Formats: sequence, C-alpha cells, structure tokens
Amino acid sequence: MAYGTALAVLADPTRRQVFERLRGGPRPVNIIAHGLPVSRPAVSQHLKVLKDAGLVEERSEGVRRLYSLRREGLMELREWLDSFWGDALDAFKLEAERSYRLKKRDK
Amino acid sequence: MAYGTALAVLADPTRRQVFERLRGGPRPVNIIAHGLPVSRPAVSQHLKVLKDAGLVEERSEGVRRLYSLRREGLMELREWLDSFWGDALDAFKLEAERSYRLKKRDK
DNA sequence: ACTGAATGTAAGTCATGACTTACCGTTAGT
DNA sequence: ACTAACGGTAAGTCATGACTTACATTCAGT
Repeated sequence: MAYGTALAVLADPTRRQVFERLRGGPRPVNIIAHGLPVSRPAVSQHLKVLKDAGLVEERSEGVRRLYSLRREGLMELREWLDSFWGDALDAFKLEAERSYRLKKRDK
Repeated sequence: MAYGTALAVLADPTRRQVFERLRGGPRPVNIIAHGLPVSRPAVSQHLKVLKDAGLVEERSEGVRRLYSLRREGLMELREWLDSFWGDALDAFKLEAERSYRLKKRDK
C-alpha cells in the first residue's frame, strides 16, 4: 500500500515544492530552503518525511547532505492510477504518448 | 494545479476507500457506506469533497443519488507523475506495458 | 396526507501534523 | 583549537480537517 504513503506525503503543497526542487538534480538543504516560504528546519522535516517514504535519497558529502529524487518511489502510485483504466488502458497509453510527443516538439 | 487537489483529496485513506468502491460502477451513498468504519454522514462529506475535486459525479435518481467515478479527474495527476520521467519516459512506458501484459495474462 | 427510507447539512469535538524557535552535533578553514 | 557554516532534533503552538450526533429535506408508497 505504498501508494497511500506517496499520496499522503505529496499532498502537502510545501513538501511538494521541496520535492519538485529536486528535479534539477541533487541539492543541499540550504539551497532547497532558499526562497521557500518556510524555515530551514521545516524543510529538513519535510525531507525526512520524503526520505522515509522512499521518494528521496540522501548522500553525505562533507558537511553537506545532498538530497535527490527517487523516481521509483512514484512507481506504485503510478500503477495504482493506471489501474483505474481497465480495458481502456491501451487507448489511454496511446493518448499519453501522443501528448508527450507534442510537448517534446514545441520545446 | 488540479493535480494538487487530487493529491490532497486522495490522501485520506477513508476517502480513498470511498473512491475505490466506485470502481464497480455507480452506487448510492447507502451502499458505499455499508461496511466502512465511519458513519454515513461522513461518507456523504467525503463524496462532496470528491465531487468538488472533479473525481466523482452525481446523478439523482428518485430519492437516491448515484455516485460514479470521473477518471478524467485523475488525468492531470497522471500527467504530473509522467513529468518526472524526462527522457527516460519512453523506456518506462515499455516497462509499464510489459507489467500490464503480465497482469492481464494470469487473470 | 402520512410514514419511512435515503441523504445532505450544522455544530461541535478531537487528533494530527505543519510550523516556529532554540539548541546540539559535525565538518572545514584559518 | 576556534569559529563559522551546515543541518538535524526537541518542544511547544496552532490551524485544519475528519469524525460524531442531531436535525432538515425530499421523494415513494399506502
């Protein structure tokens, strides 16, 4: 039931912002917190929650701790979502690929 | 940012149960509530939230109100999830299709 | 018209969890 | 060794939201 955890963890807007800031690659807490509307400790707490949920991983580098995305943590949630399209799934996949190609093109 | 709403709404386990009970087709509140660990009014409230989020739709039939899934309400969330696999998306799609075929086979 | 089934809504309670500030540990540089 | 930067943790506050019970509403059947 790990998709339930992922849902709960990503439901919080601030925590989702923290998560999204990791798209561009590993970042230290300092940088992640900069510009966010909450304090640095709050970001630390969010990162802990994200880490416990398997959505983020941590690597120590000297005094810094670099956090990065764990996309695998999203897999179960994705599969759960998929499960709502029964036999329509194939058609949906085609649609998803189409919109993906469109996005790719006008980049 | 409707995917944020979907995340928040589906984060609650009870509400998710309500949502999942609609997989089998439209159902009245009565039936949905039966067997759930909460009262019927609680289910009504959950259904309202789900409806406001566009995840569920309601059709009146006499004194009954039939609620059913709105899968389109999940689309934005799905696209947001997709966006985490950059160029690896194609590879992932193949993987998703593979596991889907497997599931289909041993049904 | 009355009754009962089905459901929404109001009001109030209570737990959870997202913050804050204060503090502590650890590493790097001088 | 001192100091400053980096970051995790403790403790306490406060708002949100998931429940409950009680009540109001609406339709179907007799």
